[in-house]
Formats: sequence, C-alpha cells, structure tokens
Amino acid sequence: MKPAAAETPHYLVIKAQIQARIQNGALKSGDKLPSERELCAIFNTTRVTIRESLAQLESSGAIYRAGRRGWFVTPERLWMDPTQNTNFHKLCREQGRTPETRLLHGVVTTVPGEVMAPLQLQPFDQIYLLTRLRLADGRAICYSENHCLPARVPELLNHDLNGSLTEVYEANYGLIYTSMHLSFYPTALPAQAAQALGVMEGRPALLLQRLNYDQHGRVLDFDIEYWRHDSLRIEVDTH
Amino acid sequence: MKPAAAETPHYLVIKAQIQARIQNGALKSGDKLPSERELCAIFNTTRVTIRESLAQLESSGAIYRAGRRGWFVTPERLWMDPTQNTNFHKLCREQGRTPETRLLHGVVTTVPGEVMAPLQLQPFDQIYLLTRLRLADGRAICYSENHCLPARVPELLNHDLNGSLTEVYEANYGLIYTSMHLSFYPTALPAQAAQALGVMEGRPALLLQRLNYDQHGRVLDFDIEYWRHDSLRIEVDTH
DNA sequence: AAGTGGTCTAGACCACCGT
DNA sequence: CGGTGGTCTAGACCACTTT
Repeated sequence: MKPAAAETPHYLVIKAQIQARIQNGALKSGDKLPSERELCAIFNTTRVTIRESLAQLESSGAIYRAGRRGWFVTPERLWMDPTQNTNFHKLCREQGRTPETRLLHGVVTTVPGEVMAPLQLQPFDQIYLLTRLRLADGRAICYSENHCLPARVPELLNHDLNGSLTEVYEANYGLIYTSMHLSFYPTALPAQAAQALGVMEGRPALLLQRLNYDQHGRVLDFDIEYWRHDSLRIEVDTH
Repeated sequence: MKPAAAETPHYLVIKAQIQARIQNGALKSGDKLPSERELCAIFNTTRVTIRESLAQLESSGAIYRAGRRGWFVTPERLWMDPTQNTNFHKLCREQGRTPETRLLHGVVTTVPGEVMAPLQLQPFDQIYLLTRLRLADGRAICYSENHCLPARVPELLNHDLNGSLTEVYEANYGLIYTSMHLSFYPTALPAQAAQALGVMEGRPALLLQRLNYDQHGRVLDFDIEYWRHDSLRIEVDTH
C-alpha cells in the first residue's frame, strides 16, 4: 500500500499529471481545479501529499490560490521592459489585458529607514507615501509603495492617483522619468503586501525597487513593488 | 492543547523567532540550524508545522537546505548588472567571493525547439551545447546551458571551458559580447538543473535567458541560466 | 549504526466563503 | 450551512549522510 522506495515520489507523479492537463488544454487559464479532497479521492492519497504537488505547481507559476476559494490555472505572465516602460496601463493594454490601479493610501509621513539613503534625505524628513494595488483583468498582481519628494511634487495628494503616476508628474509638474536604478530579486511577501494581494503572508514574490531620476538628473522618487511571482516576466534589450 | 483560533498561526510565530535569531546574529551566514526533530522539541510541535516555518524561510531566501545534511543560513546574495557584466569570475571577485565554473557536458547536438527561433536556425541544425555549473565559495548557485553557433565559434570544444566564455570568445575568435536581449522570471527548477545544483526538483529559482550579439550585430549564442532564488540580486542602471 | 531530511498516513478542528 | 482551504497532531518508513 505504501508507495515507498526508490521510485519517483508520489507527489511528483501527481504534479506531472496535473501539469499535463494544463499543457494539453484540458485545464485552461483561469479554470478552477477540483478541490483538494476531490484530488485526494482521484489520486487515492491524503491532503498532505496533494498539497505538496499543488505547492510545487504554485512555485512554478502554473497554478495559484484565490483566497479560500480554491486553486486556479494561472493566466499568462505580463511582460515588461522596466528600462523602457513604466506605464502599467499602457503595458496591459498592449498585451490585451484590462488594467486597473487602486490607491490604497496616500499620506505624508516621515521617511522610512531603507528609503532615506536612496532619496538622499535626513532622518525625520517628510515624504509622500502612496500605497497602490495593480490589477490585470481583475486579478491583483502588484502591490507598490511610491515614496515621493514633496520638494518635487508639492500638493501631490490633491491629484487623482488611481492612474499613471508618470502622467500626473508630466501634466502637473513638467517632470519626466528619464533614467533609473533598478534592483530586484525573489523574496517572500511581507504581511502588508500579502494582505493587499489577497495572498498568504510568506508566499514567494518578486521584489522590484526603482530609484527614478527626472530630466534634470535629480532624484524624483523611490518605488518598492511586490509582484506576484507568477505574473511577471522581465525583458531587457541593451541596444 | 490545540493552538487553534484566530491567533497568528503557530508556524508564523516559529518562523519569526528563527528569523530574529538570524537578524540579531545568533545564527550567522553558513551556520547550521538545529535538526527538524530538535526544533520540534524546542517549539513543542510536530515536523509538519516546523517544516512549514522552514519552507517559508527558504522562500524568502533566509535559509536553504543542503542535500539531506540539514538547514543552513543563506550567504548574502551576489548582485549583477546583466547588461554590463557577463563575467561571473570577475563579478565574484569584486564582491569578495571565490568563483568556480565546472563544465558538466560539452557536446554537439541538434538545436532544441525553444532555442531554434532565437538563434534563427532550422530544425536539425547543429549547435554546441555547454552545460555548466557556477559556484561561489564552494556553493552551487547557477546552472547554465550555453547554446553556441558552430558557424561563429568552430572547434569550440577544443578550448578550456571551465572559465569565462567571454574570454574564450575574444581570445580565440575575436568576438565580443556587444548587446543582448534578456528575459527572466521566477519559476521552478526542472529535474536536470535541480540535480546539478543539489537541490530538490521543483524548488523555486530564477530563470534568466540571454540572447547575445557580437560587435557586428550578429547572433552569437543563447544562454539559459537557472539561478538559486536566494543567491542573486539584479541591478540595472539606465544612463 | 545513528541521525538527517524526504515522504506519507489518517485523521482532526478552524475560519472563511458562497449559497 | 456545507464546502473550501489553512493549520495541526502523532505517528511511520525510507534513502542518504555522517560518525
């Protein structure tokens, strides 16, 4: 009865079978998988084992969980050249997706420690902090914190911040994103980002930090973005 | 007895405590954690729970497992600007690490499907395929497959391929990496890469693909690199 | 031989979700 | 309220590594 022994672990067999059903189109983007208990019955095993298979498929980006509603097949990744395009809405539309940005909070606050050095500020200096959520086709895929300099963009909070910051900057302050320093690596979601994305704390994500400069070479703002690990592909061309 | 209820899950409490011991320096880079069964005793719980805590710490990159030898604190990430520096050995040394490259296989083979289009080849065309492993301070952190064009680099396999390909190209063929198209995203390790890295199949990784051009604007080669998700930070400057 | 992590069983109760 | 995933218990046997 026990599978035991030097064979392929049971959970890898199950994983491969589910994966095959996704690749051959039996399960399509956005489809819901059978419940964990149904999968237990189908594969004649326990939830611990099924969940190991599902966890690996989740790691690879093939499936994801939506709250406690079940497991779903992941839509195709958005792709982005962060050195070329910082406009999320434009990006989505070019790829046939419906974009949405939600401003979660917009406040004046003292600059957080990690942000102080890149923005060349002193302790207790004030900044604008915008917390925003990015969705594609109704699915939350990016949680971002924009740290903006009041010296560059006074009264920022009086504008509509549910769209492109790029456009607000240009239309109201004549400031244009001109160059940037990017840093990113895979990590786990902190509590706040996880909650906003409707994902469990500690799940893997792609952390992208961006220090932006304007057309005069001055520091403009500093963004911290947490992307779902399964939702983004980065493309860069060096020409 | 059951922790139950609307509190923070037990495994997050344990995770936080281990994390704290890493941050306050009680556990240092490279240190081994107590065994899972010891942790069970310390936190008075079962292995399933302990392993959930460890899995999350692994996701965040704080700890990693080395074969069946236990759990260890992850060394600091290497950082790289892939648009500037393609020389792994130089990179490592600049950051005070000891680099090593191991050629696993070097063969002539028919071009794989995914590689055909980027390299502008036809079915059944031949390429050189180099499979290599990159280590920093003795720890395997990158598994790479180089797909090279015999038309550009004839007799490639007769050279020493345990160092920098950049240097082999320049010294023997007068070819210089000039521009490239990069693509990368988080995914799971396929079996072959996992085995080479000494990691379990299906663990998260960063997939980096690179199409290189020479100084004449001709396609040079195509690299597929799987980096440990906890070992690399990418930095790009657009100036 | 002893210890480690890898895999698995067969249950349980909980909070949250949609109906 | 019934079903879902989230968390957890208390064990077990295995293969591999280290002593």
